[in-house]
Amino acid sequence: MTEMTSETYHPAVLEPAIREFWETERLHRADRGDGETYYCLSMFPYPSGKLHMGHMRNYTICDVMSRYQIMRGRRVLQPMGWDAFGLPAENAAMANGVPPAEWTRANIRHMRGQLQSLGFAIDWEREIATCNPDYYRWNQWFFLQLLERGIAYQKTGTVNWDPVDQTVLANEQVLDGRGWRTGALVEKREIPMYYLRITDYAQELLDSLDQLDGWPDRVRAMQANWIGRSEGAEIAFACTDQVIKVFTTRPDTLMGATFMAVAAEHPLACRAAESNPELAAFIRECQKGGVSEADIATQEKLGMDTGLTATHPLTGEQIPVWIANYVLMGYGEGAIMAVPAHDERDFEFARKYDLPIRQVIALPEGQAYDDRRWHESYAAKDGTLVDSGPYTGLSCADGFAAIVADLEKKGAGKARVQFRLRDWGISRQRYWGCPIPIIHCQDCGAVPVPEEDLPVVLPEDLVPDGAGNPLKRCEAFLNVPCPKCGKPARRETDTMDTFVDSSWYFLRYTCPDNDRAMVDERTAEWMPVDQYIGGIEHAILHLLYARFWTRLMRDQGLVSVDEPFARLLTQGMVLAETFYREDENGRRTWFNPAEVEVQRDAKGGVVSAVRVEDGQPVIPGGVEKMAKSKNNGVDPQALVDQYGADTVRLFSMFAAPPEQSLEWSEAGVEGSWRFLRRLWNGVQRHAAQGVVTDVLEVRKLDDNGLALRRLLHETIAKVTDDFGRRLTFNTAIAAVMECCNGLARFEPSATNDRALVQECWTALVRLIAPVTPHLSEALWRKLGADGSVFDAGWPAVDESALARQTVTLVVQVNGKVRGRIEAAPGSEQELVEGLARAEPNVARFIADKTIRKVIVVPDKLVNIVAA
RNA sequence: GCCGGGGUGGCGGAACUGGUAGACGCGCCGGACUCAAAAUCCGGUUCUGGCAACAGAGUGCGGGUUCGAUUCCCGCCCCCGGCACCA
Repeated sequence: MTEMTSETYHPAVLEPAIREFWETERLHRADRGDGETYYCLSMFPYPSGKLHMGHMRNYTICDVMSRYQIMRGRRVLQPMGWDAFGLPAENAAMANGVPPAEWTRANIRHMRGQLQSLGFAIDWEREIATCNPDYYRWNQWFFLQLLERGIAYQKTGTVNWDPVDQTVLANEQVLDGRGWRTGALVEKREIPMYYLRITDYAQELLDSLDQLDGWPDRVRAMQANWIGRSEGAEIAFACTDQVIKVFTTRPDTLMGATFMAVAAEHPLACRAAESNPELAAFIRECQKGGVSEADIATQEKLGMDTGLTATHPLTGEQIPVWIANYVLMGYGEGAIMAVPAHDERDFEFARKYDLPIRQVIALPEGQAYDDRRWHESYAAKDGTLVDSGPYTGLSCADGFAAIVADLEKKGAGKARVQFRLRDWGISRQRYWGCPIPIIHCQDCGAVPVPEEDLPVVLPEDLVPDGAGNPLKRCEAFLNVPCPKCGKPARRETDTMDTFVDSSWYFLRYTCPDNDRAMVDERTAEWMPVDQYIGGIEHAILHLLYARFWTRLMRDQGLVSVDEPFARLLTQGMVLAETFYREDENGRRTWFNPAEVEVQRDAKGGVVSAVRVEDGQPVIPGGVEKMAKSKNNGVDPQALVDQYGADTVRLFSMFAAPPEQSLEWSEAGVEGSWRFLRRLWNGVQRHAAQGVVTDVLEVRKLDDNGLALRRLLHETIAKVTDDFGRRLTFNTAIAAVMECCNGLARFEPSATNDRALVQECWTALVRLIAPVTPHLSEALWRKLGADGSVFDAGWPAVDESALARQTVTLVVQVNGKVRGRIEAAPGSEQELVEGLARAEPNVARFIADKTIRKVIVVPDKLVNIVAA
C-alpha cells in the first residue's frame, strides 16, 4: 500500500489503489453492516456513449449523500443501471449501420468504466439494464395484469406523420413543422394505441402531493398544474338530431354564450364535412402541423362556420356551431361553448370572425366594457351577473350553482370535475423498445400473450433505416400462432414508451436477481427511496408516471408504499461559456472553451478571447447549457485523467448549490486542485512530526488554541447541518476551507497544541470525506488510524468548545452601520445601549439629534433611531 | 401561448427565521522565493471620493410596508427549464 502513504499527492496512482482497497473490503455492498437502511438513488442514465457533466454532477451529489449516511452508520443502497431503450440508439443505427443493441451495450461498457473511475460507492452487484429481457419481461407481465384489470386499454391517438418516409415522428423529430430527415410537411394522423388509465388516479396523485414535504415546492406545483383539476359543468346543446356535449369551468357565464366551437376531429365536424367540401378542406388544413401543446398554443386561431346551429339549453336561442383549431379533441369533450365576453381565446376568435360578444358579468365600479380590446378583468370570477335573465344580480358563485341546478332539472347538464391530465399513451411505433405482448388474430382479435410465453424477446440484430419500424419486416418475429385458436397470427410491433421502463426500475434494484417475480420481500425493506436525485427536466412526466406506476403495483399487492420517493432533489444544469466566429453569411462556428484563451484587463474583466491554435479572435457567446450544438461540452473524463476524481468531484460540489445551475470553469477546477494539495501537505507535515498519542487537555490551551478549537467545532456543526439538512454542499466545503485556513495560521508551541492539531485534522479529513473519498481515505491512514475512514463515524460537536467570552454587536444609527461594540454574550439591553451610545463614531452621529427609539437584537445589533 | 424557476463585485457564489451585503473560491493587482519562469507562500481587491479615519452609492428596473428589505407586497424588464413520441 505504498501508493496510499506517498509523501506527495499523486491522485493518478493513489485513487486506483484506494478503489482496490474498497473493492477488497466490499465496502459498497448495500447489505454490509446492520444499521438502519438508507436508499439513495440517482435517475439512471441513458447510455448515450460517454458520461457528460450532467451525469457527473448528478452522481456526485448522490455519492456525497450516500457516503455521509454511511459515515452516520446507515446501511446504504446506492445502485446504478441503464435506461437502455430509446430513440438515440435508432438514430445511431441509421448513421452507422450498427444494430441498436450492439451500440447500446458498447456504450454501457464504456460508461460503467467511467463511473467506476469516479469512486462512487455504488453496489455494482445490483446493476440493471432495461433492454435486457430479464428486466423488460416484467414490463410485459405487468402490462398483461393491467389489461386484465382494465387499466390498460386501446383507443386511437394522434401522432406526427411523415408522408414521405411513411413513418411516425417523435416531437423531437419535427423541426419547424417538417420531418427532420425528409423535410416534408408533417401531418397529424390517428392510429390505434394502448393507454393506461392514469386519469383514474388523478385525484389521488393530486391529493398526496401535500404529503410529499420532502419534495421541492416548485415540483409539486408543476405536478398539480399538470394534473389540472377544474370544477365546472358538462352541458348538452341540441344540434339537429344529435347532442353536443361541452365541459366548461364557467357555467355562470352560460347566458353569454354566443356560439359553439368543436375540434376538427369532432364527430360533428366530420359529419358536417361529408356534405361540404369547403369544410372538409378546412379540416384537412387543421391536420397540418405538429401535435405538441406548444405548437397548438402558438398557432394562429382559425375557424370555419359549419352552417349548423345549436339550441341554447336555457334560452332556446339558436347559436352558430364553428370548427376551431384551438379546441382540442383530447381535452374535455372536444367542444366548447364560447363566451367571448369573458374568455380571452373566445374573445380573440369572435373578434376575428365578427361573432357577437355579450357581456354577462359586471365590471368593477368605473370600468366600462370595451368589446374592441380584451382586458384581464373580463375573466374575473368574483363579479355580479348582469343581463342574465333570472340569474341577473347573483354573484358568479351563486350563478354557477343556480344555473347548474336548472340544467340538471332539464336534464341538460350537471356539475363535473375535469382533469387536464390525459391517459398515458404507451405505444410507440419503434423498434428499440420493450415489445407489447399482444398477438393479432384475424378471428380472435387482439389476444394477450400467455404468461408462460413471456418474455416476448426483441430480436437484437435489426437495423432501423428511417422508413418505419423494422419489426414490421421481420418475419421471424411477426409470425406466431394465435394463442386462442392456433391459426397463423401476427405479433404487435409497437413497443412501449421508455417511461414505462423508468417507472419502476428503482423497485427492481432491491431484488435484481429474482427471476420468478417482479419484486419480492426485500423491496419492502428498502422502499420508499429515502433520497432521489435527478434533473428538473423530469419534474413532471417521469416523476408522475413513477408515482402512478407505484400505485398500480400497490393495488396489485406488489408493494406496500403509496409514494416511491420520500425526498427529492432536482439538480440544476451544467453550463459553460461559448465562443464563436461568424462567416459572411452569418453562419456561426463554435469553439470549445478548451481551445480558447481569454484576455483580461487590469481589474480582471474579460476584454477579448482568441483561439489558441491560430491566435485569431473569437466572440464570447455567453454562458449556455453544455450542448453539442454550441460545442461547449467539457469532458469529465479528461479532467479526471488530469486532476483525479476527487478534484473534479470537489469542484462540481463547490461551484454552486445542487439545485442551481452550475457554470463550469477550468480555473475553478484548478482552485479545487490547489486546495486538495494544501490539505494533503498540511496533514503530511503534521504526520511527519510523529503521530500524536497524547490526549488533548483543553484547560491548557491558550486563547489562540481555544479560538481554533471553537472554529473547528463551529465547522463541524455547520458541515453537519449543510450535509444533513440544507443539502448545500458548496457552503459545507467553504466552511471546511475556512477552518483549514485557520488551522494553517495556527502555530503549535506545546505538545498539547499538537494534540489540538491532531483533533482538527482527524475531524476535517472526515468532514470532507463524502466529497473527496480517495484523498480522505489516504489521509486517514497518515493520521495513524486503522481501517476505512468510512467506518470511522462522523465527528461530534463539543458544545463546550463553542462558548465565547465576548460577542461583537453592530451599532446602527437610523439603519446605517456606524460602529461596532464588544460585550459579554447575553448582556442586558441597558448596558449594550450605553456602550453603543458611547462608541465614538456613533456618538458623532447622534450628537445633535434627539433619540426617538433604540432597538436591540440580543448579541447581534443595536439600532438607534434619532432625528 | 401556458406552467415553473432565476437575476447580488471583473466571474462562480454566500448572507438559513426581516438584522453587519459580498463568506469561500476564481480572476486581477502588489510583494517574497528564483538567474528566470512555473509552482508555492504573504498582502490587497464592490464602486466613487479621500493619505487615512471615514463618507456617499450599491443586490435587474419602478413603487410600497418597516426602526431596518438581497429577504415581504404591487407593477414591469430580461434569461432559463417543461409542455404529454428526447430522455
